[in-house]
Amino acid sequence: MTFEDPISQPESPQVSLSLFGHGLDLESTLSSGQAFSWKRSDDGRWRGWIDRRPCLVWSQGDALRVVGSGITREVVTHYFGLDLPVREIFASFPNDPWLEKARAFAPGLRLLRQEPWETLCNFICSSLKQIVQIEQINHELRRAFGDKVWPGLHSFPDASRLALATETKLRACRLGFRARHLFVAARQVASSEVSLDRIATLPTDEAREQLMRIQGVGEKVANCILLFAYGRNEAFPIDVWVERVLRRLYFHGNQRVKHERLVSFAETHFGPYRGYAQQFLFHWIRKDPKALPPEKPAVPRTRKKTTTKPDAGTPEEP
DNA sequence: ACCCAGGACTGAT
DNA sequence: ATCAGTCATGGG
Repeated sequence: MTFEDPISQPESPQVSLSLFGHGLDLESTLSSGQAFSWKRSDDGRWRGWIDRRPCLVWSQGDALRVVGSGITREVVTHYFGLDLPVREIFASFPNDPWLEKARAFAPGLRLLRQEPWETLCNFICSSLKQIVQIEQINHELRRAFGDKVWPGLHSFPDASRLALATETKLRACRLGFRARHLFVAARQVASSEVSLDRIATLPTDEAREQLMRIQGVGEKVANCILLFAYGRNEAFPIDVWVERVLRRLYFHGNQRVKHERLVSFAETHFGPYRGYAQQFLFHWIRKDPKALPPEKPAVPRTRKKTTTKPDAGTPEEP
């Protein structure tokens, strides 16, 4: 960071919030696949954006410190969910040894409430991409279409800006087949065919319906947006990793268990804050190489008339 | 070379 | 209603 950096200007507001009783950990929170534009600098501080404001974030003792133009306590509190009753949330979790292991792996992992439009774009771009590639795409979109706030610091382009782009220029940002989706989505949002502001006022099921009218947004992506932008902790996105961990740990690896069964299992098993549980499981299964126990050897199919009774969803013992 | 990645969409049964 | 094929691109 140099002295010219707008983030470190003396007049940039600084806020310091107590994390007592909350326990937020920036490392696991910002690298858990919900946000894609945070970068950690050498001194352990994080550069990124909160509600379209560039800022610098770090933790110091029991305090969370943020510096950036236009930053207020309210904005930071909302973004990091410091107003949420985390103790109550965790108390609502089921007595589940796997979820306990996942929580123990990253106790300070917290859900963010990010800006809906950028979150929508990030997850339209997420399909069949690895997290590092989504970060790369986010960076390319900023550099190609955003406003230059400072050299090397570009805002994320709003919907009307992307709606004026061309699909070819979007493809240059390594978007592949997602370029068309993002282009159509930008026009749908810019024209208010779908209102991201109105979605915030709707019940979760109706909000999900509206989101799924957007090109490139299916059930999974819609749930990610509900969970990571709109703070709907009951949204439970099931990607390939979560599908894997649910099937392996709660259905004995039974490949015949259908996706819809996993959906309804998650709804009833993990409680009203199941989206939170989902993020612990996702982060754990991806980052801990020995998270999953070895698969049992495949049992050869007997030629018995299998009255296939799928497992009732009782967790295996870890 | 091969398989996989925080899937969605289309068209055929 | 379910189901396979297809869609680009880069990491390991």
